Amino acid sequence: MYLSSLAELAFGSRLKALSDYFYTAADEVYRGCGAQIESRWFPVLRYLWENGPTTVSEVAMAIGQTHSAVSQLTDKLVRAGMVRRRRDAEDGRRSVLALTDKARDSLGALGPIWCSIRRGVASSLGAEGKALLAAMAACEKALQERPLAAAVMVEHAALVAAPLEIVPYEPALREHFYRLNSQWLERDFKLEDIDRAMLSDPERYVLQPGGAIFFARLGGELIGTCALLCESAGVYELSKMGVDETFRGLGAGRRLLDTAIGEFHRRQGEHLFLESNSKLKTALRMYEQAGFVLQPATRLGSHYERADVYMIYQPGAGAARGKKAVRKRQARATRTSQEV
Amino acid sequence: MYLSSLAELAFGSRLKALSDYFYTAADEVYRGCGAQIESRWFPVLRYLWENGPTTVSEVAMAIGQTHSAVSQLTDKLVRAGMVRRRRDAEDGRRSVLALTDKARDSLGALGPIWCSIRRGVASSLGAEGKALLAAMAACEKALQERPLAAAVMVEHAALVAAPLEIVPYEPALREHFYRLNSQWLERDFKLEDIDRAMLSDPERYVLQPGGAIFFARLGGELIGTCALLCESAGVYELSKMGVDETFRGLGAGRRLLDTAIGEFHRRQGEHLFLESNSKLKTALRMYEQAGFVLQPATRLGSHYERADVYMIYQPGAGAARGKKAVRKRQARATRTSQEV
DNA sequence: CATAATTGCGTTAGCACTAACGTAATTGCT
DNA sequence: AGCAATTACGTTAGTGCTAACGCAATTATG
Repeated sequence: MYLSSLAELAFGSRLKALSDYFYTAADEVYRGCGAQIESRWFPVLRYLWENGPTTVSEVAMAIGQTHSAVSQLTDKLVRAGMVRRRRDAEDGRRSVLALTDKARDSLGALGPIWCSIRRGVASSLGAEGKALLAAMAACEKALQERPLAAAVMVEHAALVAAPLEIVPYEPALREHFYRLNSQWLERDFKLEDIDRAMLSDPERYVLQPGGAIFFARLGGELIGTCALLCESAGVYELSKMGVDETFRGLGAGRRLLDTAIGEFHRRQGEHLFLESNSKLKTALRMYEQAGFVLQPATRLGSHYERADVYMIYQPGAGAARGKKAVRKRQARATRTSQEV
Repeated sequence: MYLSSLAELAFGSRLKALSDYFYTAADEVYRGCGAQIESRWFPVLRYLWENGPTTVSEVAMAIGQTHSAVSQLTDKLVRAGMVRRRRDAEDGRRSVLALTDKARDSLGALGPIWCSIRRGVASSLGAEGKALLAAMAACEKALQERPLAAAVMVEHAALVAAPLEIVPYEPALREHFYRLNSQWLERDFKLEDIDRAMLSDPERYVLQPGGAIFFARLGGELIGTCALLCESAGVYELSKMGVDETFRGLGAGRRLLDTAIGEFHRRQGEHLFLESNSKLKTALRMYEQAGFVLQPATRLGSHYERADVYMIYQPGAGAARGKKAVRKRQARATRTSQEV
C-alpha cells in the first residue's frame, strides 16, 4: 500500500482506515447475528452496563469523547429504547443515563457475540492483534507524557537552527560511511559483498584509486554521505549516496550530489555515471534534476545485482532528452521526468 | 483508560481517537510553522508530488479512500490553488489532477517539517512508534487475508453449536486448574505462594480436606473452573473461580457458581463465603446475583493479599441488603449493587 | 454496428463527530 | 447574602467521510 511507504507521515490516515474497518466489521457481525445494536453504541452501552447509571460527562470522559458526542448518541439510544434519560435529583444540571430493561436483555444476549469477536480477532489477527493492542496502549501513554506536536516543534526548531555543511572524508568518519549506507541498503535491498568491502575500507576502495567521499553534517550530526569513485582515468562513478531516513527532505542529498559533481569537474573528469534502482524514485528524480540522463539499458557488466537503472551525466542535455528510451522501459519513471 | 479495558472490543474507537490525535497534532505543527497546508491534504498532495499527474481514482486507490472523498478534497485543493483539474485527452471520463507551481513550492518547503515530524514521532513515541507501525502493517495484511467479520462469524457458529457442560474434577484435568486460574491471577494481581501450592496440587489442598472442583467444558475445550473449599465442618469457601478471557460472556461462570452452590447444599453446608477483589466488578456482580452479600469489612485473617472484598452467602437475603455498609466502603461498588 | 455492461467521476444526502455557543444549576468568594 | 466563576448539558453549524445515485464516456458482446 502507498500509505505504508509514508510511515510516520500518514499515521492519521492509516489509523482511520483501520478504525473504520473494525467498525464496519463489527456492524456486519451484529447484523449477521441479528443483534439490534450498532458498533458505535458499544462504548456507551458497555460502560452503562458495567458501571450502572452515570452522567453524560462521566461517560464522555470514560470513553474519551466530548460530552456533545455522548449527548447526541444518547438521543439515538433513547429513540432506540435502549437508554433512559433522567434529571439528577441532587444536581439539576446533570442528566443521568441508565439502561432500559430492553437494553439489559439485549446486552445480556450479546455475551456470546462479544466472546466470538474476541476469538475472531485472535484467529484473524493472531499475535499481531496483541501486538497492536500493546503498541496502542504504549503510544497512548507516551503521547500523554510527551505531546507529539510539542516534540515536533522542538525538533523543527533544532533543525532550522543547525547549519548544514558538506565536509570531506577523514579517517575518524569511516564508521559513518558504513552506517549511512547500510541503512538504506538493508532496508530495500541487501548488502552485497562488494558493498561490505567498500563500506568497511573506503580508504582502500574509494580514496586510493583516486575517488572522494563527502559527508553532510547537520549541527554535530552526520546525516548523509556520498562517494565519487574513480574507475579509470577521467571516468568517475557516483555511488554510495545515502541520507539518514529521519533526515530526508532537508536538501542534504542535493548538496552532496552537487558537491560530488563539483569535485568531478574540479578533477577535470570526462565521464560520470551512476547505477541505481527504479525503486528509489526520489533519488532518481534528484539525479535527473542534477543533469543525469537515464540510459535505455542497464550498464554492461554492472557490479551490483540491484542495479536496474543506468544514468550518465550530461549537464547540457537537461531533462528533456531520453524520453523515448525511458517510456519503453518504465511508464512511471517517464511520468516523473515529464513532470520535473 | 476505560476503553483499554475492553481490549479487542473497542478497537475501532481507540484507533479513531489515535487517528484524530495525529491529525490534530499535524495541523498544530503546520500552523506553528506557518505552512499553508492541512493534514488531511497530505496523502493526496504527497502522492501527486511523488507520482506526477494522475486521475482521481488512481489517487483514491493509492491512499485507500473512495473516489468521492478524493473528488471533494480536490475541490478544496483547487480552491486553495494547490491542484489543477484537467479532462484527460485520451479518455474523456477521466479527470487528471496535477500540482500547481504554488503547490510544488509549498511542498518543497515542507521537507524540513516532514523531517521534523519523523524525528518528533521518534522522540515522542520512541520504539513504540516503530512497534505501532509494524503492528499496523501486519494487521492490515492479516485482515486482507482473513477478513475479520468472516472469522468472527465462524467462531460464533462454533460457539453456539458447542454444548456447555459442567464436569467434576479428575486427575487428568489438573493442569487446566492451574492454567485457568493463573491466567487471571497474573493479569490483575500476582500469584501468591498459597495460590501456587493449591493450583499445583489441588487434590491435596482442595479435594482431600473435603472440597470439590468443577470445570466448564465447551465442546472439547476446558474454558473455566471453580473450587469449593472446605474450611472446617460445614464451613465452605468459594474460590479459584476463573473463566478463560476469550470465553467470557457465555455464562460459564454463572453455571460454575450455581454448580458449586448446589454442591454446598448437597453436602448440607452451613456457612459459605468468598474473598475477592473490588477490581473484579463483573465477578462481584455475579456473586451478588447468586445470593452472596458484601460484608462491611474484609475477613479477619484472610489468606490473600489481594482480598479486599468479603462476601457471605445468604440465599434468602437478596441483593437489597448491605447497602449502607457498602456505601461507606466503596462508592463504585455501591452503584453496581443498587443497579443489579 | 447497435446495444449492454462497465468505468470514471461528480453530486447529494446522511452519519459521526467537534467546536462553539447558550442556558441553567452549582460553587466559590468577599 | 450577592455576584462571579465554574460546571453540566443541549443545540447548532460545520467537517470529513461514505453510500447511493446519475451522467457521460468507454469497452464488451451478440
